[in-house]
Amino acid sequence: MRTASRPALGLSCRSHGIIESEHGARYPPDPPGARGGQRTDHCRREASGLMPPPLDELRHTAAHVLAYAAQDLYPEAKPTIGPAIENGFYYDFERAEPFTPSDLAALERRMHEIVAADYEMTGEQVTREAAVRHFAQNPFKVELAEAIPQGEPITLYTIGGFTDLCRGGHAKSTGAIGAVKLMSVAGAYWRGDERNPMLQRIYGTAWPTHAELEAYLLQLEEAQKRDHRKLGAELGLFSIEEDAGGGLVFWHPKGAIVRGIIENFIREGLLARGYLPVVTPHIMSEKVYERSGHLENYAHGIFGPLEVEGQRFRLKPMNCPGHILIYKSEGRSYRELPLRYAEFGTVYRFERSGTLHGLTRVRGFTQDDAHLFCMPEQLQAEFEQTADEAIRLITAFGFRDVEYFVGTRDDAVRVASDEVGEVAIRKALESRGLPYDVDAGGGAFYGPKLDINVHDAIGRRWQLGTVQIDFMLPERFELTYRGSDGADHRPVMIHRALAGSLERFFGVLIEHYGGAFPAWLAPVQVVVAPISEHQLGYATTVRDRLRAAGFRAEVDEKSDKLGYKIRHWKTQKVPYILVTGRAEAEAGTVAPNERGHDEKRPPITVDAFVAELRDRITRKL
RNA sequence: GCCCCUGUAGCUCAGUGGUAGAGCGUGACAUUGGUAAUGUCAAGGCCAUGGGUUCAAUCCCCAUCGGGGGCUCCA
Repeated sequence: MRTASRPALGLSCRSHGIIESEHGARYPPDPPGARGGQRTDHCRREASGLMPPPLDELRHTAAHVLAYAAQDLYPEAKPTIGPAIENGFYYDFERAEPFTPSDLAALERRMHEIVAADYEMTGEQVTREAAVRHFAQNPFKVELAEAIPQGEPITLYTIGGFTDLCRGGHAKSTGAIGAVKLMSVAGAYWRGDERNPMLQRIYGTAWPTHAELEAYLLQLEEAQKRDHRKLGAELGLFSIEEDAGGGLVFWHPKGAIVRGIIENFIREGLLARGYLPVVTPHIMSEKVYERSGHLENYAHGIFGPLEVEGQRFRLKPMNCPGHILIYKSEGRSYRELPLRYAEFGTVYRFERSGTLHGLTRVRGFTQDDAHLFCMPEQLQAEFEQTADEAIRLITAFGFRDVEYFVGTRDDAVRVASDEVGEVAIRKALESRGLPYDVDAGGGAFYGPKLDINVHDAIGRRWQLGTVQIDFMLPERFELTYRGSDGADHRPVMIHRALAGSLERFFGVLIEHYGGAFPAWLAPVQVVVAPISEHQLGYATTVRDRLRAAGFRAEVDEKSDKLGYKIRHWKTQKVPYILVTGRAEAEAGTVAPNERGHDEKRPPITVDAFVAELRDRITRKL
C-alpha cells in the first residue's frame, strides 16, 4: 500500500471542504488550467519507485535559468527557492520593488539568451560553512543551508555566472530547455507561512520543444473556455452579486432547473435506500456548536454570533448538530436503527475574501447531506451502501475516472475507534475492488473519512463527496439507543455528502460538460424555431406537446432568420433545435437540428421526436 | 487576510488632463426567411466609490469596494 500524503497529481482543485472545510486548504489550489500553480508529488513518485521524468529536471533547470536572469537584471532580488511543479516551475524572490509584466518580458528575453548559450550545469559538494559563506548576502539561502540535516551532502550548482544552493536533479545544460515562457507573478509567503515575509513568485512553464509549449498554451485556452464563471454568465446559469457580497450564489432560472434535476436524482437514491428527509434551522443557538466541538475545532470557519435577547446564535456551518438534535428528541430503540436523516442543508462558512472562487469556493452552499445513526455492527453495511450510492451518482453525471482517498486521523488524536472506522472504509473499498490512497492525518476532527475525487472531461481533478465515520459526536451529545438487552448503547454516526456542495458540484459539471449539458440535464432541452412568423402558431403547438410530454421546450418567437436562430441556440448549447417551416407545419413534422451535429436531418413526426428525446433522457445522454 | 494585476454601456473592449466611442446584446420599424450573424434607426454610461493634485480629472496620486491570478511540501 503506497502512501500519498495527499492528492496532488494533475490539476487538482480547491475543495470546499465538504464537511471539513479546514481540510480544504490542504489541497493544492487549482488554477483550473490557468496559471500553473500545480505541484509535482515527490512523495508519491518516490514511494512508487519511479524515476522523476526528465521534464521535472528540465523545469528545475529552467528555474535556475530564471534566477540567473534575475541576478543579471535585478541583482538586488534575492533568490529563495525554485522548484519544478506540474506543468512548469516557479522561483520565489525577495525584492522590495514588485516585478511588473515588462520585467517578466525582460527576464524572459534574458532567459532565452541563457538557454541559447547552453551553459553546462555543474555541481560541487561543499561544507555547510562554505555554503553559508557563499550566500552570506542572502538570509533565505543561509536558512536553507543551515536547515539541511547533518550528514546529507550540501551541493552548489552553477550555470554560467550563477551558482545556486540546490539538491540537484537537472538537465545537463541550459540548452535542453526547448521552450520556456514566464506566466505570471504572484505573492507567496516564505515557506508558505503567512507569518513570514511575502515573497514574489514568478511562475513559468518549460518544455522540450516549442510545439509542446504551444500545445500546453492551447490546453490552457481550452480550460478557459470551460470556466464555469464565464459559462455561468453566458448561459444564464448563476451570478454572484457585488451588492450581496462575495461567495454568495444567485441561481438564475436555468441554473436552478439544473439544480432541481440534480436534487431529484439524489432524492430518488435516498428514498430507495431508506433515508428519511429532515429540515433543520439555518441559525441555532451557539451552544449547539459548543457542544459539537465545531466552535472549538472550526471557529475560523463560522460566522460571528448574532445576539438576540441575550442569546448568541450562529449561522449553521454544518448540518450534523441539527440532525443529532432530531435523533435526541426522543428515546431510540435498536429496532429503529439505522436511522438515516437526509437534508439539502444550506450552510454558511467564512472563507477569506482572497480565496473565493466562482462556485467552487463560496461562503454559502447547500450540501446533499445525510447523517446515519447505526449500531456498531451495522457500520460496515451502512458504509458500503453509501459508497455504492456515491458511485451511482458519479457515474450518472458522466465522470469516468474516480480516485478514493482514505483520510486517517493524526496519531496524536487517534483513538481505538478510529481504527475500527478505517478498517470499515478499507474493507468497503477493497470488497468493491476500488483502489485508494491513504491521506495520513487527513481525517475529520472526529474520525476517519473517505474522500471521492473525480477527473473531468479534460483531466482535471475535483474533490466532490466525502463519507466520514464518527464515534465522537454521539459521545459529545450522549446519544443512546435502547438495545435488545435492555441497556442503553451508543450509536455510531456516518456523515456523508456525495455531491458535496451543490454549488461546487454544479461548477464542476459546467466545466466537465463545457456548458453543453446532456439532454437530461439541459435547462432548455428543445427550442422550436419557426422559419417565419407564419409558423408561429404551429411552433407553439409543437412546444406545448413537448411540454405535455414532460420536456423543457421553448419557442423562438423572434423575427430573426433561421441561420441566426440556429447560431444563437447553438451557442446557448441547447441539445435540440426543431426547425418548423411551411413544409413541417403542413405535414405535422419537425426538422431536428442536434447539438454537435452539423448535418441536416430530415423532418420527423413530433411523436417520433418525443420518443427519441425520451429515450435519450432515459439513457442520460 | 496578504502580494501582484485590474475596474469605461447588459457583455467584450477602444479612448483622451478640456465631462466619451465601437462591436455584440436590447427596443422599434422594414423584411417573412430553409440550418452558425438581414437591414435601418433608437435607447443605453456620475467612465466602481470617496478623497487629493490641477484653472480643469474618466485619465495623475491615495484610500475603499469589486473582479482576476496566486499564497508549505524543500536548498
